[in-house]
Amino acid sequence: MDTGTNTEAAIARTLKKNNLSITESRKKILQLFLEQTGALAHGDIEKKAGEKFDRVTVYRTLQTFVEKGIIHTIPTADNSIRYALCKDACSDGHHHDHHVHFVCTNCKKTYCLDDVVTPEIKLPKDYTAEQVEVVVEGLCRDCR
Amino acid sequence: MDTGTNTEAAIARTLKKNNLSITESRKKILQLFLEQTGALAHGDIEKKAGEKFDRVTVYRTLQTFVEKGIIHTIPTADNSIRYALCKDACSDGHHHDHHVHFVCTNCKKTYCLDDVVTPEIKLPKDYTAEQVEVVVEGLCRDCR
DNA sequence: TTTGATTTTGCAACAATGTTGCTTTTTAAT
DNA sequence: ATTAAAAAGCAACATTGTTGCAAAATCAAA
Repeated sequence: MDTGTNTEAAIARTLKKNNLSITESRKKILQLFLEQTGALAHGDIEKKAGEKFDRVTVYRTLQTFVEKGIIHTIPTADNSIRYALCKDACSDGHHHDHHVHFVCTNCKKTYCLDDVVTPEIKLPKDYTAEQVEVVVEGLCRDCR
Repeated sequence: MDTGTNTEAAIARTLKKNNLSITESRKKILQLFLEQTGALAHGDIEKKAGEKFDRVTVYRTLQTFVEKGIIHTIPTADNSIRYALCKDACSDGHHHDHHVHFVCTNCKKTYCLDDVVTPEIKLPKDYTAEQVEVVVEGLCRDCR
């Protein structure tokens, strides 16, 4: 049994499912996410895959993946967008990532806590909530 | 009674309280925040005050204000840090902005909901929470 | 399997954003 | 008024993100 082949098959399936043609850069970048526990910033991806692909390609691939609901963005206080894989429930343009994100203040890794659901927030009368983003900062498993 | 003078006095007091010398750029930028309901992105500040000050001065002033706890940053999903005034409880380096932030999906304004406290989040055992950031997206007062 | 339309990539040029070192100016205390 | 310390301005640079277009890869058809 060849794990490499299986992963590659899963990647191809994901791309097909989203009506995306199967290209080297998409395969490579999607694989980076699958190999990864935490989330990835654009810079990380550029470093890891960047020798092989143009910067522009990385930007466009990430954009495409977000649009298709394959990955989602995670807001952070510093100026670096982070991306993480979506669960299957996500689809074109509409994300259902109602989970909490965790950023380690020590190692700076970002995690999706898929089992921790974002709470209801009581807003002042005049505001309507569409989506709630929760980012918790602290120490992760490995850092304490 | 001259409101302008009073505001200016309040600004000077804030700067003094934080051991900052009173300069034109600091006064101007602090005034922008006081005049403002919502939060300001760096770009906004540069546009509003930028004709008078160097870009670098704006960067350094914002950085100083954050360090002193006069303003705090607000995480967003797009790549633009936003800044808003801190309540008095904030001090050097340590912020106590345990309130929810609101971003209007229509007008893109960002608000501090000072009265809405961030909830407790139950994390998996292995994680330690230090700070919880909540950003709610939706429609603000003016946009619905 | 080859062909051909369509999509994606890479390149180049550019725009915007953020950073650093150094000189001049401003501030505030004497 | 003098002066040491702090901040602003300037220039140059680094990083990050965007756009248009030509070349290459993908995929569906014959």
